[in-house]
Amino acid sequence: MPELPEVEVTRLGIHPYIEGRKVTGLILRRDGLRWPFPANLQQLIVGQTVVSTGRRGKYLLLHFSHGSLLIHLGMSGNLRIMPPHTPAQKHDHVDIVLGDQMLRLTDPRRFGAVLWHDHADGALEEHLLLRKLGVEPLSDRFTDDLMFQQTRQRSAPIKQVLLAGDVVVGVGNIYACESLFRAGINPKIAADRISRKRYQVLSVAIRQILAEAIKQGGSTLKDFVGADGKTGYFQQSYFVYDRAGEACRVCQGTIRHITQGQRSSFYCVNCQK
DNA sequence: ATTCCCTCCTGCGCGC
DNA sequence: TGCGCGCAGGAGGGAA
Repeated sequence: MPELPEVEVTRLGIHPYIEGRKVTGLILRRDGLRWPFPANLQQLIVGQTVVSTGRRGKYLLLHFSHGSLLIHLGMSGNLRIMPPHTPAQKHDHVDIVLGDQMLRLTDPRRFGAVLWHDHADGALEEHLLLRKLGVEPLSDRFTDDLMFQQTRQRSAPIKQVLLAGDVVVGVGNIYACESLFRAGINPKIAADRISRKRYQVLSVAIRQILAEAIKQGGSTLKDFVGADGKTGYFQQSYFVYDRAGEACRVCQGTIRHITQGQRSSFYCVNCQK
């Protein structure tokens, strides 16, 4: 599932139910997901108050006074608010109870993660998994100038540079394809052969696509739902993703599918040069 | 340094 | 209707 829009939709959905509330219980139904859960998670968060929520790239953050819980939804995860004691289904792995509300992590493929960063270990942004991340695409630091500077002597295809996440975070396969389409850029073009002017167009496209996707509740292909259990509907707005062989919604040409770095790319040969 | 390739895991859609 | 296969939103890590 989740790229930046889905994570942000999740954060916006859970935020009103958990901010300022005390964790009263924690249920772990397995030892971990991608990595083992923090060994002493009970002691770390039960009895503590969620000061605020945040997001860094595709990591969702629950800030406490003494540290932060990092939650990654992997490919198939979701977080929902529901009444405590709601019977657990097959892939419900973690429940964080906050009084009369409960935050439940569901993740069929178990590529997700729950990690702890203690304030005693230094700044959160220096966490091993966060420190190499690029800029936030919806922040003021994300500019055409930054994209241009960060792609000098970078001969990899622009699509793969977007996915790598070290220039800009949160743009996964779907939104990389859609952004490149909107910018009129062929995904195979080497990043260091794209002009500053085209990076201007691309940076605007990325911002617009992500913002629109958030507004529409994200994309639901199979399993993504927001905190309220509702599906997103940005997938109805796709111009190229998963539309191989179909007609381009702009020029009526045929959408092409290629593989780049073991990932599917979709683009229009006419519209994207 | 990059870049490729593999890996974690379940579920679904497709072709036979 | 059933079964096997390939593929899927992410991304760390090891090898080359």
